[in-house]
Amino acid sequence: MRTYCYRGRMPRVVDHEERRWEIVYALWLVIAQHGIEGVSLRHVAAEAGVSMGRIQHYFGTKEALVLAGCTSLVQSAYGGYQETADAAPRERLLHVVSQQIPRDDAGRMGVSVWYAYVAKSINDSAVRQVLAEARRGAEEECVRLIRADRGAVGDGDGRSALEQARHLLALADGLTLRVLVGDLEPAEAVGMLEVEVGRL
Amino acid sequence: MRTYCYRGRMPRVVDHEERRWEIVYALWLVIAQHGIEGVSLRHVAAEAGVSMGRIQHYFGTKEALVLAGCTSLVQSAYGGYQETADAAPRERLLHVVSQQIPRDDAGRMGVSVWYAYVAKSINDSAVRQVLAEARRGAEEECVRLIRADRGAVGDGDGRSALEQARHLLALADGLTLRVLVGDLEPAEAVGMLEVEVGRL
DNA sequence: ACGATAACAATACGTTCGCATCGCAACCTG
DNA sequence: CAGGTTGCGATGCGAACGTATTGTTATCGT
Repeated sequence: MRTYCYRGRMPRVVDHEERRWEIVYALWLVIAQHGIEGVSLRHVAAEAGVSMGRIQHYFGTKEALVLAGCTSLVQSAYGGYQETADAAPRERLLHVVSQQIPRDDAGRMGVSVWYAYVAKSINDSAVRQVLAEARRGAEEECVRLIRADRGAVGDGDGRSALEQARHLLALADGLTLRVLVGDLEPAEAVGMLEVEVGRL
Repeated sequence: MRTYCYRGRMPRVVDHEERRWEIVYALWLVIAQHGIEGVSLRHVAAEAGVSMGRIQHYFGTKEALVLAGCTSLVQSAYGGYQETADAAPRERLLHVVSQQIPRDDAGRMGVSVWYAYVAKSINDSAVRQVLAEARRGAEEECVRLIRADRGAVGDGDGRSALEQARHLLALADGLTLRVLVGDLEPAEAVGMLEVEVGRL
């Protein structure tokens, strides 16, 4: 049984989280299909099958909506990583660096949206902060996983764990781009990452 | 002395190429400062210090202007590469992969615009074609340079020249992104690329 | 039953957009 | 100088935009 802070009067109750998520998902679809320049409250509302008023009610302004879409994207990626908690370090590492390679349409959409935000981050400091924090987190996690793997198997090839982590992540980013543009097959990209992880 | 195709009548003569380039440069500035969503004929016209009518006269439509900005960007990069024609293969290779790392404000602008187009290429097939062709050209050139370098020094480390080229280019893309977002120093990125090129 | 309030939907408003059009000035040829 | 042509600035239009505001409905303590 939930308790409400305001005593006495209780208004209509809905699942706010669910509502927000529906809107954010529609936002992602619009970004993936028409790019960030194609985002408008009307478009998103139509895609979600809701009214503009609802979006305004939950996010206030368009800028806030777009930013919320960014943080949601980061968190959903992090959620996917946490599901690998009971795997070996090397497996988890491979997941971190190859998770973003688009394998199906859903993954394709995710990466499209991701790169839309990357481009936006150049001129939008709020988005930039979110992405920078996510990247820092991924790098630190990679360093941890590489160290854990070294402890289990042996030491590295002379480079520091940080250098190796940066190398892997940068390579993954570049390969993702290639797959996204369409002149590299997902399997090839994943294969190259497997080789690189295997070399540790 | 120039000759004109239409005989008899000669209209007012201006340097079309120069005019087009002024407008394209202003377009780049707008993209770098406000992103591609911030591009409008009025904005670009104001940045270039010309009228909207002029832009329409030279490019017709906004979409054509944006696409022209993309091809110009590719060609300017290619022009920069051609200036290294009389350098050693290894030097040229390093130039190809590290040229895009932003070192100063001008480079920063170039890369910002580049990534804006990359994001746009996801939903714009015309831009995608231009970028895909550029990337294919870069890859082929890298393969050539790697083979030339092998011929001069010895053979590779077991991977094919194509694999090595892809690895280098993907790594460069990823590192560029990191520098652009701001959590990696240009010198560090270039250093990593030098190490990687040196390993060939 | 009632009144207060959250959760919206609907609408209205002012701005900005891309683009079409018009008109004039610059320019060359005859 | 007359006539024709290009270059392009100025203006206007309809559509689409983000946001503020207003109106309606559902819900629950009293």
